[in-house]
Amino acid sequence: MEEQGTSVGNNMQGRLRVTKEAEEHHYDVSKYERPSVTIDVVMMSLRQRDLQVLLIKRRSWPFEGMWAIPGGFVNIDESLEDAAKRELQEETGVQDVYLEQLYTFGDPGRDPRTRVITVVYFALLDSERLQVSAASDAADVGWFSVYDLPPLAFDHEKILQYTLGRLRGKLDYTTIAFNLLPERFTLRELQRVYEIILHKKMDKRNFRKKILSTGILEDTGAKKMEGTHRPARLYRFNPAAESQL
Amino acid sequence: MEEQGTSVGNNMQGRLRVTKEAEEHHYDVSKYERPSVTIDVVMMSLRQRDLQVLLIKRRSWPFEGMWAIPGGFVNIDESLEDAAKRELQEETGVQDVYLEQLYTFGDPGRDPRTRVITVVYFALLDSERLQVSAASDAADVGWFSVYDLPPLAFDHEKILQYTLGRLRGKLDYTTIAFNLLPERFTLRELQRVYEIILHKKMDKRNFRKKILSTGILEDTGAKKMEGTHRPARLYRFNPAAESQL
DNA sequence: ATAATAGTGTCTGTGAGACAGTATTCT
DNA sequence: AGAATACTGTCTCACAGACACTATTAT
Repeated sequence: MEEQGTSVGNNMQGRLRVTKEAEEHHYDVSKYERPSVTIDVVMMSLRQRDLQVLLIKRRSWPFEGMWAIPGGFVNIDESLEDAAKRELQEETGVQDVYLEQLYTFGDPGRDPRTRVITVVYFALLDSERLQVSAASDAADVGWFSVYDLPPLAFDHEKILQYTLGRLRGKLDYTTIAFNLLPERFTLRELQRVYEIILHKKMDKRNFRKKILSTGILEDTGAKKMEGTHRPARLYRFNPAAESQL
Repeated sequence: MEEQGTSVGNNMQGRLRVTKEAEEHHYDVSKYERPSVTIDVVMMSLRQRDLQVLLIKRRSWPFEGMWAIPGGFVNIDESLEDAAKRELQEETGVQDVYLEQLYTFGDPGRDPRTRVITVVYFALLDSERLQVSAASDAADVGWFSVYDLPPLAFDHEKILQYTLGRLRGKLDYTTIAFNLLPERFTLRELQRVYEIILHKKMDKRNFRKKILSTGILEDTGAKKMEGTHRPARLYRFNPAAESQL
């Protein structure tokens, strides 16, 4: 997908698409000046024990050289979610990840080029799959801590703050956190997800008690041995036991 | 605002709006076929001890004769929220009400005329102010129980279900319910709001205990006398005591 | 007196949070 | 033996939910 902000094409007026039915009914859709619609996808993952977001460095006006949330135009025949999936696929090579519509930002003036309304999605990627996939490690793509962001283009700072708020809000009444972990994980790793996102330490015993009491975890029987200490049990998320923590 | 679906204008191609800056940078925004953007506003209120939504009867193709959520195009220089406020004002004459962006629906094919992406807002109106305002009681505008809806145009049935879900979800961790009541109200009236929205009976003593313990209510000193029974205290919502129930 | 709704208190179970010591592995 | 992290149980307090009777007004 074309990066949002790349200079595009020639000066031909975009043809409006009107269905046969609409023509038959003499329905005309082209009266109004119409805003552009894009989707942006906030992709977050846990990296280096930090909550990080994927950003793209802008190569042209406006906000040249600043970092931005990846996004692009919505194709005329494509659902919003499909557009978001396409963007996700193009940037990370990953499919089938958690994807949720976040909010639609559309203030006039948020983009100096023209009126752009952007439907923002946010995606959670588990670090393991991310490593496998072709990490486009070009100089103009990078992962940044949400707690230490570079200067951002457009209203993208606001969008990221909004995303973080949503993520935190959903953390304790949904199972959203599991999307940041690989299939098998230890309880300590899960706790770390919560601690990083909520940005606070939690009590180990209370955390384990609470999670285990819900029954959403399944003991895989396997253990994770690393380092010079007692190995930890590996659990698996059990979607069948649909509990809301 | 033009009702969504009213046949509009002539066949002139909509002029794109490009800023001076964009022209200077040779930025062209007109390459893509672009979807139309509308806003829809789900307006809900308590009427006759029921949760009702304002709908508009369509007078033309498509879905002629069916009921639809009021909405219209977003003007090129107007924020999404301003467009929603304008729609609200036009339909109910009411201003300064609770208004929240809900979700953006944009599946191709949801509107048979052309690709339409609609940003849906929802508004909560208190019944008292609503009576004062010019209730456009035309035959093609009506209030319907969300629990007994007529056949709806487009994907509006889905949108209303989504709205109801959001309202219910927010009920017990926000103060959203107060927006459906006039400034002064009795505890029983507040309880009725919860009961109607959650569609279940609640225990009077527990409800009062819970609400009063939060401190978000202020006793006005006044009482509401009606009927042949003990009068009820009138309370006021105290936003200062920002509690999340 | 009757009808109608407002208003009030106790008990019990559950879950959240505070809190410290033992277990297992590797070197 | 020491280092490092995994793992476990109890107490207290607050809140949710079940539950029934008295208070006040108008007719």
